[in-house]
Amino acid sequence: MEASYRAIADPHRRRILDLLAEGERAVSELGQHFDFSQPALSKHLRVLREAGLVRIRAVGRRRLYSLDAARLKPVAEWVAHYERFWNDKLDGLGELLDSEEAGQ
Amino acid sequence: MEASYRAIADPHRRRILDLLAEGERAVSELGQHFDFSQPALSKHLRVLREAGLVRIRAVGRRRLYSLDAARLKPVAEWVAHYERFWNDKLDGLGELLDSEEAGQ
DNA sequence: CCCATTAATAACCAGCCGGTTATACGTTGA
DNA sequence: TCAACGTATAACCGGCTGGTTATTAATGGG
Repeated sequence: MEASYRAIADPHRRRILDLLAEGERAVSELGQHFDFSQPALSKHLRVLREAGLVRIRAVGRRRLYSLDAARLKPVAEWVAHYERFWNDKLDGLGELLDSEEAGQ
Repeated sequence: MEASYRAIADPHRRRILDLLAEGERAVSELGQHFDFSQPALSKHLRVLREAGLVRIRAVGRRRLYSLDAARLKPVAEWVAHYERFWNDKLDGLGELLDSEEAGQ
C-alpha cells in the first residue's frame, strides 16, 4: 500500500509503531514518550489509522491502539529485493565494482 | 539513516531505485520511464544522492547513476522487526488475539 | 449532577515537497 | 567554432505536513 511508505517516513510515527509492537497502548500512555502536544499525537495516529497500520478499541473514555502490521509486508518485500546488494557485493551487474569500499 | 525513509516515501523515487537495481543508467535513460519533466527527475535524483542511495559517474556530458543500497539496510532491518506479526500471529503479546481475522 | 479526564477535531501557520518553465553550463560533433 | 545535447539549478507555485492553541464530545468519579 502506498500510504504505508508515507506513514513510516516520519520518525515519530515509526516510534509509535515500535511502542505498539510491545503491546496495546492508550493515547495518553503513548504521549508519555513524546514531547509534542496531544493533538499532534492524535494526528500521527490518524495517519497510521488511515494507512491501516493500527487498530483502535474504545474502552471507556480511552482509545486503545494496537499494531496491525500486515500493511508493512509489501514494504518489507520491496526493500528485501535490495538485500543482495549488501549481502553479495559481486552480484553480476558490474556497475558496483569500481569504487566499492569508498561508498561506506 | 533518516533521509532514506523520506527518499523511498515517493513512488517515483522507488521506481528509480528499481531501475538502477538493474544497472547503471544515464539521466535521459531514466527519463524515458517517467512522464514528468527532466528537472523534476533531476530533483528526485538529488534527493536520492543526498540520502546516499545513488552514486554518480560523469561520462562526457552524461551523468551515469548507479545504486548504492547500503543505506537501505537499516530500513530493511527496522521493518524486519515486524515480520513476526504476519509470520506468527500468536506472538505471545496477547493484544492481537481478540479480533484478529476481522483485520484482514 | 457536575467537574475532571481522555481524545478527537477545527482552525491556523510556517516550511517542505513535487511539479513547472526558464536558464546556465559543460561537452561534443559537424 | 558553434550549435545542439545532457543535465543541473533558479525561481516560482499550489498543496501537503507537522506542529500549535482552542474547542468539542464522551465518559467516569465524587
